[in-house]
Amino acid sequence: MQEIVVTPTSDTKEQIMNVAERLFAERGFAGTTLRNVVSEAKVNLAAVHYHFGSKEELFRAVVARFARPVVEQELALLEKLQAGDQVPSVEAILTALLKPCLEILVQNKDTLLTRAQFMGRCRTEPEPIKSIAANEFAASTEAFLDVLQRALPSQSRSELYWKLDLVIAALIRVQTEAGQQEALLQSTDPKDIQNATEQLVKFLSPGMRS
Amino acid sequence: MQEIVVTPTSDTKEQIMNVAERLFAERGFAGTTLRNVVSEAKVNLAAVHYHFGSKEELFRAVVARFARPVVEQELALLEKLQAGDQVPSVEAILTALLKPCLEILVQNKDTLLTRAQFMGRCRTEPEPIKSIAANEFAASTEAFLDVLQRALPSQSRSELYWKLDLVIAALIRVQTEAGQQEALLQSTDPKDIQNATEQLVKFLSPGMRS
DNA sequence: GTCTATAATTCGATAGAC
DNA sequence: GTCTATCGAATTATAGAC
Repeated sequence: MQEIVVTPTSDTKEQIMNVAERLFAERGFAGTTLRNVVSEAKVNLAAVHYHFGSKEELFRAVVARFARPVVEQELALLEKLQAGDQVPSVEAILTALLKPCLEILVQNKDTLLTRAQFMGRCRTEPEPIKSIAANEFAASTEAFLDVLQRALPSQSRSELYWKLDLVIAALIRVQTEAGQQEALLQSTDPKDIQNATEQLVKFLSPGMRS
Repeated sequence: MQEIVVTPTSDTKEQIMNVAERLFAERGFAGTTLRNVVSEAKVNLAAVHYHFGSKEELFRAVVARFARPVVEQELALLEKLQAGDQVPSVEAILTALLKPCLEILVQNKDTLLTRAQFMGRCRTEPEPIKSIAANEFAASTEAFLDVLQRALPSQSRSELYWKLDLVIAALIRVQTEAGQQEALLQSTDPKDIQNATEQLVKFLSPGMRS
Protein backbone atom coordinates (compact mmCIF):
# COMPACT_ATOMS: atom_id res chain seq x y z
CA MET A 1 0.00 0.00 0.00
CA GLN A 2 1.32 3.35 -0.96
CA GLU A 3 1.66 6.17 1.50
CA ILE A 4 0.34 9.47 0.20
CA VAL A 5 2.57 12.29 1.32
CA VAL A 6 1.46 15.86 0.79
CA THR A 7 4.34 18.19 0.06
CA PRO A 8 2.82 21.53 -0.93
CA THR A 9 6.21 23.13 -1.39
CA SER A 10 9.57 21.52 -1.96
CA ASP A 11 12.37 22.20 0.45
CA THR A 12 14.34 23.83 -2.30
CA LYS A 13 11.58 26.23 -3.31
CA GLU A 14 10.97 27.25 0.29
CA GLN A 15 14.65 27.66 1.02
CA ILE A 16 15.04 29.98 -1.97
CA MET A 17 12.11 32.14 -0.87
CA ASN A 18 13.35 32.36 2.70
CA VAL A 19 16.81 33.53 1.74
CA ALA A 20 15.50 35.80 -1.03
CA GLU A 21 13.13 37.52 1.38
CA ARG A 22 15.98 38.34 3.72
CA LEU A 23 18.37 39.54 1.02
CA PHE A 24 15.71 41.61 -0.76
CA ALA A 25 14.95 43.19 2.62
CA GLU A 26 18.57 43.98 3.38
CA ARG A 27 19.85 44.99 -0.05
CA GLY A 28 16.80 45.75 -2.18
CA PHE A 29 15.88 44.09 -5.46
CA ALA A 30 18.69 45.48 -7.60
CA GLY A 31 21.23 44.96 -4.83
CA THR A 32 20.43 41.27 -4.54
CA THR A 33 21.85 38.76 -7.02
CA LEU A 34 20.49 35.30 -7.63
CA ARG A 35 23.97 33.99 -6.97
CA ASN A 36 23.82 35.54 -3.48
CA VAL A 37 20.52 33.76 -2.93
CA VAL A 38 21.50 30.29 -4.13
CA SER A 39 24.81 30.51 -2.32
CA GLU A 40 23.18 31.10 1.08
CA ALA A 41 20.25 28.81 0.35
CA LYS A 42 22.71 26.08 -0.67
CA VAL A 43 20.81 25.22 -3.80
CA ASN A 44 21.78 25.25 -7.46
CA LEU A 45 21.53 28.44 -9.51
CA ALA A 46 19.36 26.73 -12.13
CA ALA A 47 16.84 25.79 -9.43
CA VAL A 48 15.69 29.41 -9.20
CA HIS A 49 14.71 29.54 -12.84
CA TYR A 50 13.17 26.08 -12.68
CA HIS A 51 10.91 26.98 -9.74
CA PHE A 52 10.20 30.65 -10.42
CA GLY A 53 11.17 31.44 -14.02
CA SER A 54 12.95 34.71 -13.35
CA LYS A 55 14.28 37.00 -10.64
CA GLU A 56 11.19 39.22 -10.86
CA GLU A 57 8.84 36.26 -10.52
CA LEU A 58 10.79 35.19 -7.45
CA PHE A 59 10.20 38.63 -5.93
CA ARG A 60 6.52 38.39 -6.81
CA ALA A 61 6.24 35.05 -5.05
CA VAL A 62 7.98 36.34 -1.92
CA VAL A 63 5.72 39.41 -1.74
CA ALA A 64 2.54 37.39 -2.15
CA ARG A 65 3.55 34.83 0.45
CA PHE A 66 3.83 37.35 3.24
CA ALA A 67 1.45 40.13 2.14
CA ARG A 68 -1.68 38.04 1.74
CA PRO A 69 -1.99 36.87 5.36
CA VAL A 70 -1.39 40.45 6.55
CA VAL A 71 -4.07 41.98 4.31
CA GLU A 72 -6.45 39.16 5.18
CA GLN A 73 -5.96 39.79 8.89
CA GLU A 74 -6.35 43.54 8.51
CA LEU A 75 -9.61 43.22 6.62
CA ALA A 76 -10.92 40.73 9.17
CA LEU A 77 -10.05 43.11 12.02
CA LEU A 78 -11.80 45.97 10.21
CA GLU A 79 -14.90 43.83 9.67
CA LYS A 80 -14.97 42.91 13.34
CA LEU A 81 -14.45 46.53 14.31
CA GLN A 82 -17.54 47.66 12.43
CA ALA A 83 -19.84 44.88 13.62
CA GLY A 84 -23.34 46.14 14.36
CA ASP A 85 -22.77 49.38 12.47
CA GLN A 86 -20.43 50.64 15.16
CA VAL A 87 -18.31 53.68 14.48
CA PRO A 88 -14.90 52.75 15.86
CA SER A 89 -12.57 55.18 17.60
CA VAL A 90 -9.50 56.52 15.83
CA GLU A 91 -7.32 54.58 18.24
CA ALA A 92 -9.13 51.34 17.42
CA ILE A 93 -8.75 51.91 13.69
CA LEU A 94 -5.06 52.69 13.90
CA THR A 95 -4.48 49.70 16.15
CA ALA A 96 -6.19 47.46 13.58
CA LEU A 97 -3.89 48.88 10.93
CA LEU A 98 -0.62 48.72 12.84
CA LYS A 99 -0.97 45.62 14.98
CA PRO A 100 -1.04 42.91 12.28
CA CYS A 101 1.97 44.39 10.56
CA LEU A 102 3.96 44.57 13.78
CA GLU A 103 2.79 41.25 15.16
CA ILE A 104 3.75 39.25 12.11
CA LEU A 105 7.28 39.66 13.40
CA VAL A 106 6.64 37.39 16.31
CA GLN A 107 5.40 34.45 14.26
CA ASN A 108 8.79 33.10 13.34
CA LYS A 109 11.67 34.04 15.58
CA ASP A 110 14.23 32.96 12.99
CA THR A 111 13.15 35.56 10.45
CA LEU A 112 13.41 38.13 13.26
CA LEU A 113 12.97 41.53 11.75
CA THR A 114 13.64 40.75 8.13
CA ARG A 115 9.96 40.58 7.20
CA ALA A 116 9.47 44.07 8.56
CA GLN A 117 12.42 45.40 6.63
CA PHE A 118 11.14 43.64 3.55
CA MET A 119 7.79 45.39 3.77
CA GLY A 120 9.47 48.74 4.15
CA ARG A 121 11.74 47.95 1.25
CA CYS A 122 8.73 47.15 -0.96
CA ARG A 123 7.45 50.70 -0.71
CA THR A 124 10.72 52.33 -1.67
CA GLU A 125 11.69 50.10 -4.56
CA PRO A 126 11.73 51.65 -8.05
CA GLU A 127 9.16 50.61 -10.59
CA PRO A 128 8.10 48.06 -11.58
CA ILE A 129 8.98 46.35 -8.30
CA LYS A 130 7.13 48.92 -6.21
CA SER A 131 3.83 48.31 -8.00
CA ILE A 132 4.06 44.57 -7.53
CA ALA A 133 4.06 45.11 -3.79
CA ALA A 134 1.56 48.00 -3.80
CA ASN A 135 -1.05 45.93 -5.60
CA GLU A 136 -0.88 43.29 -2.89
CA PHE A 137 -1.77 45.89 -0.23
CA ALA A 138 -4.25 48.04 -2.20
CA ALA A 139 -7.40 46.39 -0.85
CA SER A 140 -6.66 47.12 2.80
CA THR A 141 -5.65 50.74 2.13
CA GLU A 142 -9.03 51.55 0.57
CA ALA A 143 -10.90 49.78 3.35
CA PHE A 144 -9.11 51.77 6.05
CA LEU A 145 -9.85 55.03 4.27
CA ASP A 146 -13.55 54.19 4.27
CA VAL A 147 -13.64 53.49 7.99
CA LEU A 148 -11.67 56.62 8.81
CA GLN A 149 -14.18 58.66 6.83
CA ARG A 150 -16.94 57.32 9.06
CA ALA A 151 -15.02 57.94 12.28
CA LEU A 152 -14.00 61.49 11.30
CA PRO A 153 -16.87 62.76 9.12
CA SER A 154 -15.89 66.41 9.55
CA GLN A 155 -12.65 65.94 7.63
CA SER A 156 -12.43 65.77 3.87
CA ARG A 157 -11.39 62.58 2.17
CA SER A 158 -8.31 64.34 0.82
CA GLU A 159 -7.24 65.28 4.32
CA LEU A 160 -7.79 61.77 5.60
CA TYR A 161 -5.91 60.42 2.62
CA TRP A 162 -2.62 62.19 3.31
CA LYS A 163 -2.95 61.56 7.03
CA LEU A 164 -3.42 57.82 6.47
CA ASP A 165 -0.49 57.97 4.11
CA LEU A 166 1.70 59.46 6.83
CA VAL A 167 0.51 56.85 9.33
CA ILE A 168 1.61 54.11 6.95
CA ALA A 169 4.87 55.95 6.35
CA ALA A 170 5.48 55.97 10.10
CA LEU A 171 4.62 52.28 10.37
CA ILE A 172 7.03 51.44 7.59
CA ARG A 173 9.76 53.53 9.14
CA VAL A 174 9.32 51.78 12.48
CA GLN A 175 9.55 48.42 10.72
CA THR A 176 12.50 49.35 8.58
CA GLU A 177 14.50 50.62 11.55
CA ALA A 178 13.42 47.79 13.83
CA GLY A 179 16.24 46.35 15.86
CA GLN A 180 18.60 49.24 15.37
CA GLN A 181 19.91 51.42 18.15
CA GLU A 182 17.30 53.68 19.76
CA ALA A 183 14.58 52.36 17.47
CA LEU A 184 11.04 52.12 18.80
CA LEU A 185 10.81 48.39 18.08
CA GLN A 186 13.72 46.53 19.58
CA SER A 187 12.81 42.84 19.65
CA THR A 188 10.23 40.23 18.69
CA ASP A 189 9.13 39.93 22.30
CA PRO A 190 5.30 40.14 22.23
CA LYS A 191 5.39 42.64 25.08
CA ASP A 192 7.80 44.84 23.14
CA ILE A 193 5.57 44.67 20.07
CA GLN A 194 2.48 45.46 22.14
CA ASN A 195 4.28 48.40 23.73
CA ALA A 196 5.50 49.72 20.39
CA THR A 197 2.01 49.48 18.94
CA GLU A 198 0.50 51.42 21.81
CA GLN A 199 3.13 54.14 21.69
CA LEU A 200 2.76 54.48 17.95
CA VAL A 201 -1.03 54.76 18.25
CA LYS A 202 -0.62 57.40 20.96
CA PHE A 203 1.85 59.30 18.79
CA LEU A 204 -0.38 59.32 15.71
CA SER A 205 -3.95 59.47 16.98
CA PRO A 206 -4.05 63.10 18.18
CA GLY A 207 -2.87 64.32 14.80
CA MET A 208 -5.61 62.42 13.02
CA ARG A 209 -8.24 64.49 14.84
CA SER A 210 -6.68 67.95 14.61
CA MET B 1 45.02 93.05 -17.50
CA GLN B 2 43.87 89.55 -16.93
CA GLU B 3 40.33 88.72 -15.95
CA ILE B 4 40.16 86.31 -13.08
CA VAL B 5 37.35 83.87 -13.66
CA VAL B 6 36.33 81.58 -10.85
CA THR B 7 35.14 78.20 -12.07
CA PRO B 8 34.69 76.08 -8.96
CA THR B 9 33.39 73.09 -10.89
CA SER B 10 33.69 72.07 -14.49
CA ASP B 11 30.60 71.63 -16.60
CA THR B 12 31.32 67.93 -16.93
CA LYS B 13 31.69 67.36 -13.21
CA GLU B 14 28.50 69.27 -12.47
CA GLN B 15 26.56 67.52 -15.22
CA ILE B 16 27.55 64.13 -13.85
CA MET B 17 26.43 65.07 -10.35
CA ASN B 18 23.11 66.47 -11.55
CA VAL B 19 22.19 63.34 -13.47
CA ALA B 20 23.57 61.04 -10.78
CA GLU B 21 21.47 62.74 -8.11
CA ARG B 22 18.32 62.15 -10.12
CA LEU B 23 19.09 58.54 -11.01
CA PHE B 24 20.20 57.63 -7.48
CA ALA B 25 16.91 59.16 -6.30
CA GLU B 26 14.79 57.20 -8.77
CA ARG B 27 16.58 53.85 -8.82
CA GLY B 28 18.77 53.73 -5.74
CA PHE B 29 22.52 53.17 -5.65
CA ALA B 30 22.63 49.57 -6.86
CA GLY B 31 19.94 50.21 -9.45
CA THR B 32 21.92 53.02 -11.06
CA THR B 33 24.77 52.23 -13.42
CA LEU B 34 27.53 54.64 -14.38
CA ARG B 35 26.59 54.01 -18.00
CA ASN B 36 23.08 55.30 -17.28
CA VAL B 37 24.64 58.42 -15.79
CA VAL B 38 27.14 59.22 -18.53
CA SER B 39 24.57 58.46 -21.20
CA GLU B 40 22.08 61.03 -19.92
CA ALA B 41 24.77 63.50 -18.91
CA LYS B 42 26.28 63.19 -22.36
CA VAL B 43 29.81 62.77 -21.06
CA ASN B 44 32.36 60.02 -21.44
CA LEU B 45 32.38 57.02 -19.14
CA ALA B 46 35.99 57.57 -18.16
CA ALA B 47 35.17 61.09 -17.01
CA VAL B 48 33.38 59.71 -13.95
CA HIS B 49 36.50 57.93 -12.73
CA TYR B 50 38.67 60.88 -13.61
CA HIS B 51 36.56 63.32 -11.58
CA PHE B 52 35.36 61.12 -8.74
CA GLY B 53 37.48 57.95 -8.68
CA SER B 54 34.65 55.46 -8.18
CA LYS B 55 30.88 55.04 -8.12
CA GLU B 56 30.83 55.23 -4.33
CA GLU B 57 32.87 58.43 -4.29
CA LEU B 58 30.42 59.92 -6.80
CA PHE B 59 27.57 59.14 -4.42
CA ARG B 60 29.53 60.70 -1.57
CA ALA B 61 30.00 63.88 -3.56
CA VAL B 62 26.32 64.10 -4.48
CA VAL B 63 25.24 63.63 -0.87
CA ALA B 64 27.63 66.27 0.40
CA ARG B 65 26.56 68.85 -2.17
CA PHE B 66 22.92 68.32 -1.28
CA ALA B 67 23.16 67.96 2.49
CA ARG B 68 25.59 70.66 3.54
CA PRO B 69 23.50 73.77 2.71
CA VAL B 70 20.43 72.17 4.29
CA VAL B 71 22.26 71.27 7.50
CA GLU B 72 23.86 74.73 7.63
CA GLN B 73 20.51 76.48 7.39
CA GLU B 74 18.87 74.20 9.93
CA LEU B 75 21.62 74.84 12.46
CA ALA B 76 21.35 78.59 11.91
CA LEU B 77 17.60 78.49 12.50
CA LEU B 78 18.06 76.45 15.65
CA GLU B 79 20.64 78.91 16.94
CA LYS B 80 18.24 81.78 16.35
CA LEU B 81 15.44 79.87 18.01
CA GLN B 82 17.39 79.48 21.23
CA ALA B 83 18.65 83.06 21.43
CA GLY B 84 18.64 84.38 24.98
CA ASP B 85 18.38 80.90 26.49
CA GLN B 86 14.79 80.58 25.37
CA VAL B 87 13.09 77.21 25.49
CA PRO B 88 11.17 77.04 22.21
CA SER B 89 7.79 75.40 21.86
CA VAL B 90 7.42 72.04 20.15
CA GLU B 91 5.59 73.77 17.30
CA ALA B 92 8.44 76.24 16.81
CA ILE B 93 11.02 73.44 16.75
CA LEU B 94 9.09 71.37 14.24
CA THR B 95 8.49 74.41 12.08
CA ALA B 96 12.22 75.11 12.09
CA LEU B 97 12.82 71.54 10.97
CA LEU B 98 10.12 71.28 8.32
CA LYS B 99 9.86 74.73 6.79
CA PRO B 100 13.41 75.08 5.42
CA CYS B 101 13.22 71.64 3.83
CA LEU B 102 9.89 72.34 2.18
CA GLU B 103 10.86 75.84 1.08
CA ILE B 104 14.37 75.07 -0.13
CA LEU B 105 13.23 72.16 -2.21
CA VAL B 106 10.43 74.14 -3.75
CA GLN B 107 12.74 76.92 -4.88
CA ASN B 108 13.44 75.00 -8.01
CA LYS B 109 10.33 73.28 -9.29
CA ASP B 110 12.25 70.90 -11.51
CA THR B 111 14.41 69.50 -8.77
CA LEU B 112 11.74 69.30 -6.08
CA LEU B 113 10.82 65.68 -6.57
CA THR B 114 14.37 64.59 -7.26
CA ARG B 115 15.85 66.05 -4.09
CA ALA B 116 12.99 64.79 -1.97
CA GLN B 117 13.30 61.30 -3.36
CA PHE B 118 17.05 61.41 -3.00
CA MET B 119 16.74 62.37 0.66
CA GLY B 120 14.33 59.50 1.18
CA ARG B 121 16.62 57.09 -0.66
CA CYS B 122 19.54 58.05 1.53
CA ARG B 123 17.65 56.73 4.54
CA THR B 124 16.72 53.40 2.98
CA GLU B 125 19.92 52.43 1.17
CA PRO B 126 21.81 49.39 2.43
CA GLU B 127 25.15 49.81 4.12
CA PRO B 128 27.64 51.29 3.51
CA ILE B 129 25.70 53.81 1.40
CA LYS B 130 23.24 54.59 4.17
CA SER B 131 25.98 55.61 6.60
CA ILE B 132 27.59 57.95 4.09
CA ALA B 133 24.36 59.95 3.98
CA ALA B 134 23.58 59.65 7.69
CA ASN B 135 26.95 61.14 8.60
CA GLU B 136 26.24 64.20 6.50
CA PHE B 137 23.00 64.87 8.39
CA ALA B 138 24.25 63.78 11.81
CA ALA B 139 25.05 67.30 13.00
CA SER B 140 21.55 68.68 12.53
CA THR B 141 19.89 65.54 13.87
CA GLU B 142 21.89 65.83 17.07
CA ALA B 143 21.13 69.54 17.37
CA PHE B 144 17.40 69.02 17.00
CA LEU B 145 17.50 66.24 19.57
CA ASP B 146 19.19 68.58 22.04
CA VAL B 147 16.56 71.28 21.63
CA LEU B 148 13.72 68.78 21.84
CA GLN B 149 15.24 67.43 25.03
CA ARG B 150 15.08 70.92 26.54
CA ALA B 151 11.52 71.52 25.36
CA LEU B 152 10.30 68.12 26.56
CA PRO B 153 12.52 67.28 29.56
CA SER B 154 10.16 64.60 30.89
CA GLN B 155 10.79 62.31 27.91
CA SER B 156 13.84 60.11 27.47
CA ARG B 157 16.30 60.75 24.70
CA SER B 158 15.45 57.39 23.14
CA GLU B 159 11.78 58.34 22.99
CA LEU B 160 12.56 61.69 21.44
CA TYR B 161 14.89 59.98 18.98
CA TRP B 162 12.30 57.70 17.39
CA LYS B 163 9.72 60.48 17.44
CA LEU B 164 12.07 62.84 15.62
CA ASP B 165 12.82 60.01 13.22
CA LEU B 166 9.11 59.66 12.44
CA VAL B 167 8.75 63.41 11.95
CA ILE B 168 11.50 63.30 9.34
CA ALA B 169 9.89 60.24 7.76
CA ALA B 170 6.65 62.20 7.42
CA LEU B 171 8.48 65.17 5.95
CA ILE B 172 10.13 62.99 3.35
CA ARG B 173 6.84 61.32 2.50
CA VAL B 174 5.15 64.70 2.00
CA GLN B 175 8.00 65.79 -0.27
CA THR B 176 8.03 62.56 -2.23
CA GLU B 177 4.29 62.61 -2.83
CA ALA B 178 4.20 66.35 -3.59
CA GLY B 179 2.10 67.23 -6.60
CA GLN B 180 0.32 63.89 -6.77
CA GLN B 181 -3.40 63.49 -6.37
CA GLU B 182 -4.70 64.12 -2.84
CA ALA B 183 -1.20 64.90 -1.58
CA LEU B 184 -0.75 67.43 1.20
CA LEU B 185 1.58 69.61 -0.85
CA GLN B 186 0.02 70.38 -4.20
CA SER B 187 2.01 73.23 -5.71
CA THR B 188 5.06 75.47 -5.33
CA ASP B 189 2.83 78.39 -4.40
CA PRO B 190 4.29 79.92 -1.21
CA LYS B 191 0.83 80.01 0.35
CA ASP B 192 0.41 76.31 -0.35
CA ILE B 193 3.78 75.60 1.21
CA GLN B 194 2.92 77.69 4.25
CA ASN B 195 -0.38 75.87 4.59
CA ALA B 196 1.21 72.45 4.21
CA THR B 197 3.83 73.29 6.82
CA GLU B 198 1.19 74.42 9.31
CA GLN B 199 -0.96 71.34 8.80
CA LEU B 200 2.03 69.06 9.13
CA VAL B 201 3.10 70.77 12.36
CA LYS B 202 -0.44 70.45 13.68
CA PHE B 203 -0.51 66.78 12.72
CA LEU B 204 2.80 65.95 14.40
CA SER B 205 3.04 68.24 17.45
CA PRO B 206 0.42 66.59 19.69
CA GLY B 207 2.15 63.23 19.32
CA MET B 208 5.49 64.69 20.36
CA ARG B 209 4.03 65.61 23.74
CA SER B 210 2.07 62.44 24.54
C1' DG C 1 40.61 66.84 -19.57
C1' DT C 2 38.55 63.92 -23.01
C1' DC C 3 38.47 60.10 -25.69
C1' DT C 4 38.78 54.86 -27.50
C1' DA C 5 39.53 50.45 -26.37
C1' DT C 6 39.55 46.91 -23.34
C1' DA C 7 40.53 44.33 -19.12
C1' DA C 8 38.41 41.63 -15.48
C1' DT C 9 34.19 40.38 -13.34
C1' DT C 10 29.65 39.51 -12.70
C1' DC C 11 24.99 39.28 -14.07
C1' DG C 12 20.41 36.71 -15.48
C1' DA C 13 19.16 33.06 -18.09
C1' DT C 14 19.50 28.49 -20.79
C1' DA C 15 20.82 24.01 -22.83
C1' DG C 16 21.26 19.43 -22.00
C1' DA C 17 23.01 15.32 -19.37
C1' DC C 18 21.47 12.54 -15.65
C1' DG D 1 14.24 18.04 -10.07
C1' DT D 2 19.07 18.71 -9.87
C1' DC D 3 23.28 19.37 -11.79
C1' DT D 4 27.47 21.27 -14.94
C1' DA D 5 28.72 24.22 -18.24
C1' DT D 6 28.16 28.10 -20.66
C1' DC D 7 26.15 31.97 -23.35
C1' DG D 8 25.51 36.85 -24.21
C1' DA D 9 25.18 40.97 -22.17
C1' DA D 10 26.24 44.19 -18.74
C1' DT D 11 29.06 45.93 -15.02
C1' DT D 12 33.11 48.87 -12.76
C1' DA D 13 37.38 50.24 -13.62
C1' DT D 14 41.98 51.16 -16.29
C1' DA D 15 45.47 51.95 -19.80
C1' DG D 16 47.11 54.92 -22.94
C1' DA D 17 46.66 58.02 -27.16
C1' DC D 18 45.60 62.76 -28.11
